[in-house]
Amino acid sequence: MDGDMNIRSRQILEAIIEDYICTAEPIGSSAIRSSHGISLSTATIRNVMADLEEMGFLASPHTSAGRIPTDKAYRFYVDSLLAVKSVERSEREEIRRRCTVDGRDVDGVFREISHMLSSVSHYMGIVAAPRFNANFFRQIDFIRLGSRRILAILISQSGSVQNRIIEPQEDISTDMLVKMANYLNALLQGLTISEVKRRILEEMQSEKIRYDNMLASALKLSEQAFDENSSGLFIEGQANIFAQPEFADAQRMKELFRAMEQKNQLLALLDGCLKAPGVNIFIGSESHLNNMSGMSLITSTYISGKNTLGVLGVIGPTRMGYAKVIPIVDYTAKMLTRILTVE
Amino acid sequence: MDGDMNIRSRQILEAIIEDYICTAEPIGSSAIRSSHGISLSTATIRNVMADLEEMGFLASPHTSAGRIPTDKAYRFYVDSLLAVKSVERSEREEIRRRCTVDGRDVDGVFREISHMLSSVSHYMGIVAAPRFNANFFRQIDFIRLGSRRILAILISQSGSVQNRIIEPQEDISTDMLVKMANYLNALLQGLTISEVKRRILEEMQSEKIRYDNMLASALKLSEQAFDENSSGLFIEGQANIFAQPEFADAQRMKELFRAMEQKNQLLALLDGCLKAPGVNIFIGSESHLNNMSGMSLITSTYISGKNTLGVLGVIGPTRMGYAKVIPIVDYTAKMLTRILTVE
DNA sequence: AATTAGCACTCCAAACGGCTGAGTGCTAAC
DNA sequence: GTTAGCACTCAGCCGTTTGGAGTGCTAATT
Repeated sequence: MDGDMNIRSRQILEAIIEDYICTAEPIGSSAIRSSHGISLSTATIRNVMADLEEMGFLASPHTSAGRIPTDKAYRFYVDSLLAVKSVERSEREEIRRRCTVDGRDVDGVFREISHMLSSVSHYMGIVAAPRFNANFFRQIDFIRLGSRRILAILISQSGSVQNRIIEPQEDISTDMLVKMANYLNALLQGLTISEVKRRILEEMQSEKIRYDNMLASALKLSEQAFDENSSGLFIEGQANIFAQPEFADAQRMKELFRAMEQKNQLLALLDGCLKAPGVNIFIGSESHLNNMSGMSLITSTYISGKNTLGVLGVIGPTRMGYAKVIPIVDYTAKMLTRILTVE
Repeated sequence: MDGDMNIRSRQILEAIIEDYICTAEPIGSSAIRSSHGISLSTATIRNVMADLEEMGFLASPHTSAGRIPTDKAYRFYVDSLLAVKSVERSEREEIRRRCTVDGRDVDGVFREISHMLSSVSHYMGIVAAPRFNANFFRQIDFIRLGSRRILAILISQSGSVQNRIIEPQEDISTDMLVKMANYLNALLQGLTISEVKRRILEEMQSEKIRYDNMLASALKLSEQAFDENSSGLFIEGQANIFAQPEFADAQRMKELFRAMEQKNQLLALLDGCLKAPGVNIFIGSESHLNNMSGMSLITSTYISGKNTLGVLGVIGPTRMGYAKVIPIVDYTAKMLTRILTVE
């Protein structure tokens, strides 16, 4: 807590963290001296380590094991010690190569990038697709699938496509559907999706609607169509995480998978990142997610023009190669920003 | 092999399989006598077990353990011994409740059913969405996203929506795109998607096209748009499988997850099921999938009108509650058939 | 001839105990 | 302030023991 973090303490803390990131095993006083060029006796190092433990940066699994870094240590590390590397040439090429859109479908772009993040980082990749809500309305279409079943297709300015199956109370003819779509397309042009929702509600209140059956059902249909429901969260490379020694035990693994199934919680966290542009790092409990102790999350935002569209990142153990992964996430976000910005 | 499967042998084999399905532990001769009302001495049972082992129905992990059923035993069990239960009332209600389409998107329907299959069966749920290819063409739309980026939206008769981002060589105006779409919609009406592809190629050969730039680019665009790429395979409930004792060990788990990432192989297998309507069961190595030893797959086909649209099912350990899961899969397939059949 | 009781045998799994070595904290010397 | 020295701790490994579950074989029984 106090300013007693002299240079030597820092050096030693850094050495412990970096060794631990490599080996995943508790680090002892002698390991430090041999690996990094620190010319102090093991006794002195032990003294420093005891101080660091008291300050909450280190913990020991049991008396005769070495020390392992705490979340607080990682936090200090990324804030003060970390020298971020630049992305390696080969990785940069892979990222560039796999960040393409031609011939893919919209979801496919995000899924592929999530996949790529996982294989380049060797952890899990995560991409939150743009919130449909934050987008501008472009077009709505209705297609009659059956006597009382309609497919609504919604397209946003940025090209996200959503569809909804709607089962109205009574049958609506194809002609009528076309008219409805025309009416709505005119009405909603240029609004954001959240404005669209408000507008639909306003319009439904209005007097003239009450006397026009067609308009009323059009609005009702569209109201259902704009009901948000799909998550748009792509998590890939879960099998990667098996390679990490901390998950050799099946219990931990199970917890982690349960956590990944709670997509809503994750999504809420990522939504929070939208307001903080650039790279964000959540270490261990900082994410306030259940079953995510021992895991860290590195995110960055991607942008199109002036709009922050979404968030992507990497999930791995707190013992993560921050120096390598941070620039990967950063670079990928920039690439995605670039391919989403046309003209 | 030979017909030496008298009633007693069958009874004992059945007892072993059913006990093993419950406990996941090798079954000894005494366990059989106590559990099922078989009034024979353990010695006699041991003799029968030795015969069954010789015939390839049982295996013993080591001399002083009990016996476990082989794949062949499970196969015999489902073919000859199994008394399929009916679906429990509460389960039937859950299936019914979660098989709805109103308000969902098309993928959402299949994803939800996959999820439901996993939570009702306690294994993994799997749903292959209808192959776009096997569908009838309904409509194509082009939307200009940017100077050299177009969003193509394809809709099939059954309501599947696909989209593709296409980056053509040169810019195409919005007006032009509308014309192209009109031309293609007229040209391709009433064809299946696979016929569509052939038709596009034929048309591109034709003389008149060579002199009409617009038509030529329209065809080129649509050719790209109909390039199949999305898998449409929904696997849910992977965390469920952790509860199974055979996956307590992380190594097995890892293999299984690698297998699940090979979606193409799975998809090929499911495609094969399209030709065999109704319930299909693959036990252990019968699926011929890598890393799927020890796993079984129960599938059924779902239908709309006369067309077999797709396949759904449950993946679990070979030691699976077949008597319970088979009717669940069957019932779910029928429910999905029902909700896909409108009018 | 089929069934069963009896028995010797096998082998895994859990428990036990001793040993080792890595690592620590403390104290006294430098 | 730093370091050498030392006693102490404790997880992990290894070899041994023990117990029990289960088998296969043989001889007695029905």
